[in-house]
Amino acid sequence: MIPADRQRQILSLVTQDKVVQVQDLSERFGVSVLTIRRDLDHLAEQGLVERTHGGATLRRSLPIEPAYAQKALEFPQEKRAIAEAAAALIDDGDTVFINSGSTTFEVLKALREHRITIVTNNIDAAWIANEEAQFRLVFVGGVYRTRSHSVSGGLSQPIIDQVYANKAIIGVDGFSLSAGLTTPVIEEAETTRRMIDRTVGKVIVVATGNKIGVLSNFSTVAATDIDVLITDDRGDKLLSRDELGDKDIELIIAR
Amino acid sequence: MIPADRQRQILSLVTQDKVVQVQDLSERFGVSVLTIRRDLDHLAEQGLVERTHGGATLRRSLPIEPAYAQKALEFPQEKRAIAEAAAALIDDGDTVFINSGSTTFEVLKALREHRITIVTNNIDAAWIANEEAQFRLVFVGGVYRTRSHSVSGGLSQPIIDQVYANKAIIGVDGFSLSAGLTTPVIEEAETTRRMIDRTVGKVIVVATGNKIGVLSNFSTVAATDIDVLITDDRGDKLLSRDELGDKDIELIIAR
DNA sequence: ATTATAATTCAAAAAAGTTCAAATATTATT
DNA sequence: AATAATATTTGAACTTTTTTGAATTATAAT
Repeated sequence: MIPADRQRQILSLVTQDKVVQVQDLSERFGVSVLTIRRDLDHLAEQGLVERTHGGATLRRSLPIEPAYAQKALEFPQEKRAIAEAAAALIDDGDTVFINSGSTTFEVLKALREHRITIVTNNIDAAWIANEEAQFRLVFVGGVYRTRSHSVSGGLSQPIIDQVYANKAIIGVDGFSLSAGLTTPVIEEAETTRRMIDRTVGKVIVVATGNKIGVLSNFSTVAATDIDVLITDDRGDKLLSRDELGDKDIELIIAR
Repeated sequence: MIPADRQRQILSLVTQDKVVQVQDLSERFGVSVLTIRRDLDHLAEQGLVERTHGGATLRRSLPIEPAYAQKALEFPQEKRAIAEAAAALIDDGDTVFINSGSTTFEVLKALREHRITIVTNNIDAAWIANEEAQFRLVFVGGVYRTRSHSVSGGLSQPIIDQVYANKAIIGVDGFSLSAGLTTPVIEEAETTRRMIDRTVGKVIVVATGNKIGVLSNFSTVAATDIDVLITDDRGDKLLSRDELGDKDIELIIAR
């Protein structure tokens, strides 16, 4: 039996019985208690169970198991670094628009301890708030899209229009100096555009290198409408400093 | 038995019997009174029980909201049955308002296969939608509250006001024929009231027996404003059929 | 005042963390 | 395809932490 399968079975035992014991599992699976402990630690890291002495329990805070931890595993280090760089630009007391996407999800994690107000369409932000984050969280409403774990569309505008934000942190599917910001879903583009419209301070775009120079289907805003671009080494190579200067975009390379 | 499991069982005994005694528990679990004391202290630290001489009691109903996690685990069978009964009242094509709470969360689960539009402030609905539910999900926006995993407040009204729903499924913290529906948070009350206002068809209240006859802090709507009440056997005993008839409320007992 | 309960300190037992080495699987290279 | 290099998984030996119950003293209830 491979570890992943054993852990999967352990998880299903936990959800079924609410509690499991290390000794028990060790006998049941015919492996040492040490292995079981490591399995439980592994599950606990992902937030799927809660470690206790002698075993583990179902996590009390989560009525159903989150699949969000497993996904969005592309370029994790780069995203983390970009997120940290973005968080460093945010001051306590700010009101910040944040749109959807796995990079902005990392930004939300990085903002956990900031005493700010976050206005977002990224529903996964609720997970972070549930774990004792310091920020105040406001969701814009709208139609929920499973693909992006976000809400968007015309319904969200009345709420966005009630807010003026100091800053906006925007994740994109494509960023190019000529075509600007682009996304594959028109509703997402509308919502993001509205957020940028209502931002009086800096508009910060976060994008891993694989998004740079890419053109998606729907245009959000032009490159001239943004103030800061945070990317990684790979993105750095694809950008012309001169052109960035022309468009008055500050470039930050996160490492 | 591991400590975590023993404490979990003690907690469920407390919620069931309202009071537990150290001696009692010591015998029942076959551990010393000292261990039981420590368990109770541990639970008291987390605010889950109240320590007394010789034992512990259920925490008095304070004006603050009970922790979400604790409520989610109470009366699971009853909630499931009530949720199934509520789902049976919903037809394909309906647009349904659903508010927050652990009972309505069960309703959302039960509606997984329905081809309907759900408008809700219950953010946990996203996790159900993520697992290939058939319904279309619309979130009203607003300030996110960790305690209830929901959004509420004035920001949500512009979105609710764009919707007319056929039905509303409403969870409550207190339901009494004289005082109507009550909740411990004023913003929740506002959002729920607005949902009921914008419902042209049946307003369905789902409430486990422990909510019947209970008065919370803020009034949502009067009992006359609702059409159907779904509860369990325990709730049944607390309700007068005559009074329900007077107020034109249909009663459904879920088993 | 008397009795039961609680707090405190301490020692034994169980469990968890740590470090290391062997076994196995995965990936890269020839 | 075969081999080497690397990473992962597993269990053993040992140390540290947590849990538990006994003995003793303090506190609360009737």
